[in-house]
Amino acid sequence: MGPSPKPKFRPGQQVRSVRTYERLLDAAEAIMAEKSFDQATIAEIVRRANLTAGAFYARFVDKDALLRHLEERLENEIGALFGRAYDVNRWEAMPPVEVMGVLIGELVHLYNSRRAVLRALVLRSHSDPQLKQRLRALTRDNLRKIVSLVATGTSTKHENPELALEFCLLAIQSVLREAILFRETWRGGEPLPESVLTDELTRLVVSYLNSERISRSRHRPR
Amino acid sequence: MGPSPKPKFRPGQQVRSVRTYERLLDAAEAIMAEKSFDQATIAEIVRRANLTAGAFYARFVDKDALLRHLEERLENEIGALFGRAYDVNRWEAMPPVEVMGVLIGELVHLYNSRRAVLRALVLRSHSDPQLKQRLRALTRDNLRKIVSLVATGTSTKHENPELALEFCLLAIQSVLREAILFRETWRGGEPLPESVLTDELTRLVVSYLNSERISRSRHRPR
DNA sequence: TGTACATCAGTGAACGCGCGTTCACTGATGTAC
DNA sequence: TGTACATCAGTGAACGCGCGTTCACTGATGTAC
Repeated sequence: MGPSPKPKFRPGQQVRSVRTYERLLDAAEAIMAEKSFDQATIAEIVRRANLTAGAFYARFVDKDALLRHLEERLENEIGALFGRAYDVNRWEAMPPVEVMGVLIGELVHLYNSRRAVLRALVLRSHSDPQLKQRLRALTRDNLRKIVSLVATGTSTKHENPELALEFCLLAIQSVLREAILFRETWRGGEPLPESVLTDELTRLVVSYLNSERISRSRHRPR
Repeated sequence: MGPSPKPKFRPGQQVRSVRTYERLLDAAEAIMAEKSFDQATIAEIVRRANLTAGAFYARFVDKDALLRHLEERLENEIGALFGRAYDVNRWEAMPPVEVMGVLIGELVHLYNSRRAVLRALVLRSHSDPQLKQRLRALTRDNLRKIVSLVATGTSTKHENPELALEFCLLAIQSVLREAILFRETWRGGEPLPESVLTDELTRLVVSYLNSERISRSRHRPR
């Protein structure tokens, strides 16, 4: 490679294009608060962003790229959240059960605030193993380290701690997805408040980890 | 109305058409074991059933009708299942915790055996409130009566039994959906066996119902 | 039992709608001198 | 500061693919006598 033809930095032009890039992401996310990713058409997205189809394809190679970029944007935020969670200083002198409560509370908040993108990613992940893997890394593996930290602190009574831990993560993720992402609620009524969800979910997990083995009796159903 | 022009019953012809009707349902369900309802095209369905597009539309007004008929077929089976569950004789002399275990086991089995249709219905329900309502009636409301029966038997320690009960149903449904319908599994590995899922889910619910209130300490996170 | 007729069941090519994607073009923003 | 030029950003009509749906037609199954 010879001397490259001076890749000058031209801030003015860059700024404009970056703005439209973000406008497109925002428009898509806004629409996806009420529709699925598939239902959010390019036409509607660009209309909402006051742009045209061509502008979209100047920023994204195709529609799928849009979702990937939304994913990327989300990853950064979540990274920051868990970064804070890892800070050991934050937890010293706090009972493990309480740590769990705070962490779950933060998760509940995260799911609520980024509901649209998370839901789209979860749905897409059902037919995209790679994404499924990335989603796992994003939430469960991070959560894992923390919950395990808490679990050891409370001296779990479950006879198979490794299994119990995994099942906890499954339960937490499942309830968060159903209750928040897919608005599965109280007997068809109002969505349940963040605080209630946080408290009950914490209680669910903590009581499970500390539970004795269920005594299998000799009874059999007829 | 005069004497109606004798609506004769012609069994031969009926039989043929009913068979193709069922072949279409079966073909669709088989394909939906691996693809979503949307991804299962009419072309693929009729090909699998050794039929043609026209035959499909002789049986169903449109593609949506197919899903409704699959739903109906499923409803009948589930009705039978819960019918058995309501039989009080089946449970006498069995400890409530055990009853819960057996019931959850049956649910796990149901979800596994009718995975394709259930998943399609759940996904569709996210954009169809009516269906969401019907799904609730199908699983949760039925389950509710049973769990509440069990719950009263074990004298729940939760200070708000009504809330606890609802949250249990949410948790059960959430884990079943994620673990079975959407194959959310162990650290990216194999799907977890029915027996493990049944046992841990039972334990999760029972320990939660019997848990003491979590003591909120004075600690606050920094 | 055989023939004429009516109705039901199924065929498959063709249609058309929605939506993602392209591309020739216009306008905007910067650089060179 | 002004003019010529190059590149970047955005326009919007047109294209085309996939897939649900239709329809004129053929074949199958039953009824009438």
